[in-house]
Amino acid sequence: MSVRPVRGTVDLFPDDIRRHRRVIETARDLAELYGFGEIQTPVFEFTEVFARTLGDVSDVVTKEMYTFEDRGGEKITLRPENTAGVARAYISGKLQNELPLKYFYAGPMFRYERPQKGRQRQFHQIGVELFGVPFPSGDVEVIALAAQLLDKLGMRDHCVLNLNTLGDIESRETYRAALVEYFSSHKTRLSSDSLARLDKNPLRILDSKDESDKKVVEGAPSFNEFLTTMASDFFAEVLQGLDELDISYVLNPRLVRGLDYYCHTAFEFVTDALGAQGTVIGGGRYDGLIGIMGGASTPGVGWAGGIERLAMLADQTLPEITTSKPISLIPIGAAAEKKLKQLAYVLRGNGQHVDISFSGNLKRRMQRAGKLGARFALIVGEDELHANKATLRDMESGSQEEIRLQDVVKRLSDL
RNA sequence: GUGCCCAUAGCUCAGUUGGUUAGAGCGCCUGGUUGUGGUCCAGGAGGUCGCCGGUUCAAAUCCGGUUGGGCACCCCA
Repeated sequence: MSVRPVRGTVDLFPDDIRRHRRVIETARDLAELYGFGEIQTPVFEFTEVFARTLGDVSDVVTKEMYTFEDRGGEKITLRPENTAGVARAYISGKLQNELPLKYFYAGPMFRYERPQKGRQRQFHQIGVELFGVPFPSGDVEVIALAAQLLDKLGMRDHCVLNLNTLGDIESRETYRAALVEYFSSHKTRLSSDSLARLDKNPLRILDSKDESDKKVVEGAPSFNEFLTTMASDFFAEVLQGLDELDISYVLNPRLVRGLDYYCHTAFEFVTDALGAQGTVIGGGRYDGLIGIMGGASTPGVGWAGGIERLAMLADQTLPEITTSKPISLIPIGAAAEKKLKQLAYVLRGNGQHVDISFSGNLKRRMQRAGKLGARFALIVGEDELHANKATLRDMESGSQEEIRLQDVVKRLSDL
């Protein structure tokens, strides 16, 4: 058998899990304060849940989905993101009379891509979705939550909030048409990547890194000219709401979304500390999504954050993760071992971190205690047992004292 | 899917213009201590140099291929 993990997947050992956990728990706790309750949706859905909502031309659908047929012949896809799944759950649950609804989630996502720094085929995201609030204050609340989370993770100063508006449907359709017309007249100067984007997602050309493209982009029409007053008013209110909370941002007209159902606010918190994958949290408003999926038209706004990326940043911004140090119980002989196993059970029941090794002589067990960073070792051999005593060793100072066995639980609970 | 870089001990890495037995630090094991860890001292185990083929009297070293990994493009978290 092959003993290596599938390309783009990794095993998360306890140290990795601790790194993830502090990101997830910080986010979950803060989300709870904002009234976002946690939701878990399945890691796979019917393929159409993603295919329909993400659009037929998006990269996610055309080349990144893990799709297979199950034994019943159903087309199944491992979720590449969770907004569609949460929206599906909202529709399935017939929750349209419970609005507004606020959800937080954390879990694995799957995209078939070439792995690189901050990018894997199975990765993990946290995210929030707010359904049923068509007002700019919904966008502001969701962005504020993200900003405050980055603050709690000590990385707000390392991230820049990029903001843009995609306008409403009409604004975007007319702008899109204008862009296609403009770029079509400059086809010869466009890169092959951008020629492909001309059909799929012309807005993307605006963000091209190709030098020749950049020159063409300079002459391209600006979105501002195509925004309806309703759309520009909406965006202005979002900006004002952020100003009122002293949440700083930069306007980035090149920030776009590939997916059709996005509208109005698009935002990304970006850092330069993680190489090319700088987006640490990204999101926006998606008023069209739930309607596309067949639910009663319901506005939505939310974001997702990459746990691996956030954890990497947290390594730089938060203090080193510390773990609790155990008390090591060290028996010598079968009778003492039996006694200490019972004692370990009691101490653990009292909430103490207790280690008792499964085998080894005194020296071996002391080595283990040292390696685990035990603060104290409690040694019980034949001598101690007969005298109804235990030897308590302070592992740091090396000093030892004898205490009575019946005092052990009380004594250790004071440590 | 495309491009660039990399692959030597469990880990991090050295290895000279191709030359005899491939090294270091850390880690691991044993002893110095019949019931005392971490420090210290002495000793030890561990490598078909990713894999396949080629050049050569001779390959870890040069060439081709292949697999795996990393980074970047595309796109995104």
